[in-house]
Amino acid sequence: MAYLDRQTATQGDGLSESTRGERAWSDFMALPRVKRLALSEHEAVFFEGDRADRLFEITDGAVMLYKLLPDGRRQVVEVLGSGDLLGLQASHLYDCSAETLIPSRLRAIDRNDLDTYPELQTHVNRCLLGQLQTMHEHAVLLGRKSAFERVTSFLMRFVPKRGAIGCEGPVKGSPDEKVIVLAMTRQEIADYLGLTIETVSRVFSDLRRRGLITAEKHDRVRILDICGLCKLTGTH
Amino acid sequence: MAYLDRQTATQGDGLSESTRGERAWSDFMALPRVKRLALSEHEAVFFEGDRADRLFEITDGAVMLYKLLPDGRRQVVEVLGSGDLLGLQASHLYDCSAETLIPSRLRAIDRNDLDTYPELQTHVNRCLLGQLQTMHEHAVLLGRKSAFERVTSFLMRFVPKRGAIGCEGPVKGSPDEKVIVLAMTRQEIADYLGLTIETVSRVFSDLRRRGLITAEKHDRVRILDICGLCKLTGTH
DNA sequence: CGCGATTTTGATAATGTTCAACAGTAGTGG
DNA sequence: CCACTACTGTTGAACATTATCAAAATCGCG
Repeated sequence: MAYLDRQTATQGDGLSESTRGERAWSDFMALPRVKRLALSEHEAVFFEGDRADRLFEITDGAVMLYKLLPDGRRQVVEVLGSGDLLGLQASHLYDCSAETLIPSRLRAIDRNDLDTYPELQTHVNRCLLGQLQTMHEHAVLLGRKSAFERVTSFLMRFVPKRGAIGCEGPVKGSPDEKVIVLAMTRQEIADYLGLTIETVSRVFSDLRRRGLITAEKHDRVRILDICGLCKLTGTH
Repeated sequence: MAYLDRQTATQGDGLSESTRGERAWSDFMALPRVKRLALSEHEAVFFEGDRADRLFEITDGAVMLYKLLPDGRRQVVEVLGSGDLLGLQASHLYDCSAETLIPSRLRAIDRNDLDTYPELQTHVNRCLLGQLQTMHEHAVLLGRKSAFERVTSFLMRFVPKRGAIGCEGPVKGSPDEKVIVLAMTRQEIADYLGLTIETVSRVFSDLRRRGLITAEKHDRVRILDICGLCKLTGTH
């Protein structure tokens, strides 16, 4: 289960840095000491316990945060995408490890710059609130949902504007379909959903047999009946 | 399982308000429009889906945040204590319901006051970061720990300075004991740990049989061997 | 003391895990 | 271009853990 080994994982950090300012929606990008990192897939950004003297904004790509138990069990605690922040800590150490899921571009911000640029706080705050709310939903998934509900909830995350409170079903006449790219291996999905790889695989197979999805590739799934899938999430 | 019913729960809000300023460690308390609430145990503060136009700081007491699934399953997502904030949202609706565990005093702050007092942001930020980190740990508990590990981890939360990274065991010679007050019913503990009430009860009984704890009351537990308990949490 | 609520205990069932074998997929080199 | 290999994913069978259902015990409180 501890398939990720600190020894074998690529040490993150220090690719293609630049310090030039750039106009943007916030002062964020105009900050001094903003390094840019370009990481390929499955590269470490930082490790739990490292000194948290930098935080990161995902310009493009996807990063997972995970924690390991001493015996190797892993829990992926968050999956972050473009615009999200990671590495901001109350203490001076990272509480999670971070690793890219797909090739990603990050901006690294010196932690001290945060305090000197209070106008960033608002942006940081919005990100944290969003992350906290996502964690609340994920706690429900982990604590109270069945394997089926977990996997279907996971799949529904990739369908914007569906499954939310005001969802009124598909547009009439058009097929209720969508192709989604998971960008995660079965092991990563399992570790995110608090399941084993076998259980995840079985649920996928079952959804296929029921005609709710078809597999275009292992990490590319065509949902054939979004509404049908949504009804299995336990949330509605 | 849905033992908490919106109908029967006391509507929170509006007890003993006052607007007088008070000197304190931050400008928080000097804010205008700060209402004070005094709630008894098991009183609702707000409900998921309500308009989130106020946030709260716990002066004294304990509050739980929880979410319900349509079929009545409940997950307690956070347990908050003195100094913690609740009700701050990215959107304009509360994403969780909040209820006191014990008699509590809260300060209600108008949401708009947050933006006008940017110096609060730093304090808010610290709270959010702490809550996010706690949620990460809780995700590991819910996703990867056994019933035994969950309950023992829960008990260890009440023992400050033990079980952390730099814990060096008990002071030599003195007994490795502590009396803790859970302030939660079995049902609340179960809903917090993602278990059933029966499983929680069985683990408690087992810990008693093994001589690791004794029950002083249902929600008062004497831990007889803190180190021994800590080794069962899965974290060390 | 007695009633209602909460907790504990027991027996059984269901869900998900574990272990093992197999299949598909991608990448490598002849 | 195709075999070979390594890796990832799938499937099956037995097992373990936790949930469910039911009943007994204990607690809190008037």
